[in-house]
Amino acid sequence: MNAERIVKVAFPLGVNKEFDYRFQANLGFDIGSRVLVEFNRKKRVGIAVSFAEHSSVKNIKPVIKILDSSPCLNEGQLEFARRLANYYLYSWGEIIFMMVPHYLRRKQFVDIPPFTPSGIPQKEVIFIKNNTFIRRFASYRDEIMDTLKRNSVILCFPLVSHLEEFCREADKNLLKNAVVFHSYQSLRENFNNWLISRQSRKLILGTRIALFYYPHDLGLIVIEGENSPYYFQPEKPYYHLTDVARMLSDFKKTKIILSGDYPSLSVYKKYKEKQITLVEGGRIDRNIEVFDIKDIRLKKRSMFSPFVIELMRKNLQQDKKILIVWGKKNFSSVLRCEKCGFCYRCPRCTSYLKFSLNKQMGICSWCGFREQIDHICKSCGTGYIKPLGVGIERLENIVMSVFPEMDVRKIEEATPKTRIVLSTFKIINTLSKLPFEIEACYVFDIDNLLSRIDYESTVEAFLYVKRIAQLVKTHVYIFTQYPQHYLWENISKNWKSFYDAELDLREKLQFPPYGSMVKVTLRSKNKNTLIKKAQSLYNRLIEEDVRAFEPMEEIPFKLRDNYRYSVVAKSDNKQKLIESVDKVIVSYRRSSCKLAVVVR
DNA sequence: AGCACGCCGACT
DNA sequence: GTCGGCGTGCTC
Repeated sequence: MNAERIVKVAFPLGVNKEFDYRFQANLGFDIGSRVLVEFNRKKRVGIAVSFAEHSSVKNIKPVIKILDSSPCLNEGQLEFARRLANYYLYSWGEIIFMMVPHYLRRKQFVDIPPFTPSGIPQKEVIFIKNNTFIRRFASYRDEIMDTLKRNSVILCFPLVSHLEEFCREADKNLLKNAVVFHSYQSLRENFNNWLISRQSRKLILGTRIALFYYPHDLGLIVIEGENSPYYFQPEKPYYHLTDVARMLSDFKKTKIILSGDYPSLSVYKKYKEKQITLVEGGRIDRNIEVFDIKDIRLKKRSMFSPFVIELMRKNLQQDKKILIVWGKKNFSSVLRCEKCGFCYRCPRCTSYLKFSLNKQMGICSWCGFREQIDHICKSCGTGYIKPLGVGIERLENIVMSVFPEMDVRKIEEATPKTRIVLSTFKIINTLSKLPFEIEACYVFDIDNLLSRIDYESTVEAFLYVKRIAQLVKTHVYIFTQYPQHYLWENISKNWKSFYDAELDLREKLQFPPYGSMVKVTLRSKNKNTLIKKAQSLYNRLIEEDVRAFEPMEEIPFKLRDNYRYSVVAKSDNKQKLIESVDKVIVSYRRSSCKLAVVVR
């Protein structure tokens, strides 16, 4: 006769709850192992999170099978998952399953080698600041090699392309013990790499997901390009990798190296509070000149005033190249009928269709919807369709007509003969240098960024201009209608003066990194119920004494047939804010409106 | 989360 | 009549 015990099992469910199952006490398995159980009339894979002797539940089902030879997560990892779940208002089970390869959701037994003991790491946070990735890497390479003698290291990159670039360039000695994680690999490859990562002293390379596969003997976390927007996970569960890395470093007491050309504002604040050490490398200053559009009589329609053309001709002398940066993709922003005024719109979103010249189609930049566009209006059947607004494809045509003797091309099509290179903002998303030298850069639409109602937009504009400046040899010319903006006052000074100004402003307005905010977004196909739900959510938050802003329409208001409203809550007590919001949203989780929460 | 059940309005 | 949207409850 064998006594029965109870095991609590977590599933990747939208509800933050564990479920009890019984098992024979002589059945040997540990917390963190996968178990096969019946759940809701189906066999499912869950992960054992704790044991108990008794349960208050009536009809307890038995564990059908233990699926791992040894736990796939240790107690520490389960505890860390719980912290993340509490912080991001997400279910424990969901985070637990994020920390395990997707392959292990299959109902199959797997032989997993047990954990091996590890060295004891030291806790510290440093920020390495230098213009280029090569120089930054050079300053933390030894630290990685040294740590690998005793512990594993995680090195994260913002994009898969950065990771691939690194794997191509890095020396064989370093890559010998490396394991790669990113979301484009196959289930099997991901799982095999995870098995290898469980051996001691590995270098784990990856995008943001790699941190969730952290090994038991983690000794150092390196976040390359720390301020990259790609470290923000733009879907459930919304998280920022730097926040997760800092929580992990607090939890595991591991050293963390943040690295980048500039720190994020929250890192800079921590540096000012002496919580982070700054290691600053050499920097090169380019000449950044800011022109007032009014002074040089530049109108939106005619960027190429005689003044600008003269400036360009000067930079184009002696076979030199110039770069024109333009934020809008495609050919036009709107397709409008000359006769009836009808504009082509996306049927799924509240947006206008942009016209793509090479695809010869109208496309929605939000959902990717495409539509064949005839010359004649589909609404009135008689008027001609006229494209309005200047996208980069149209700009190319305009520049070619201004400089007919020059070779003008978009950056992806540029050749050594190209004299005028055009690019969208994505030009700054590369680790390495451009394949050719650029004399000067012209930035015409920075105002789109500066006039955006978003507390991040000034920092984005700053980084954008500074990164552009890295790419060119001598000059950056900025054309703006806000020349008095505090960004321009500081753009050519030491970077810290801009960061200080920005921090002051954020403190006055109590925006992050001062105070915390939680954004709750509701979405539904039904506009009327959504408005009511959003208003009642706001009212409930106010009742709970949470400082919140009235519901605001998301941009675009309708995305893929779903209308979206969001309510932003602010507080200087993060813990209390999260608790209050959690309390309020419980009753909204199960309703016709879908709910998403961003904690920052 | 996913699924079943039950309620109500609007259509062949 | 009955089809289907959606609110509610439940899963050990």
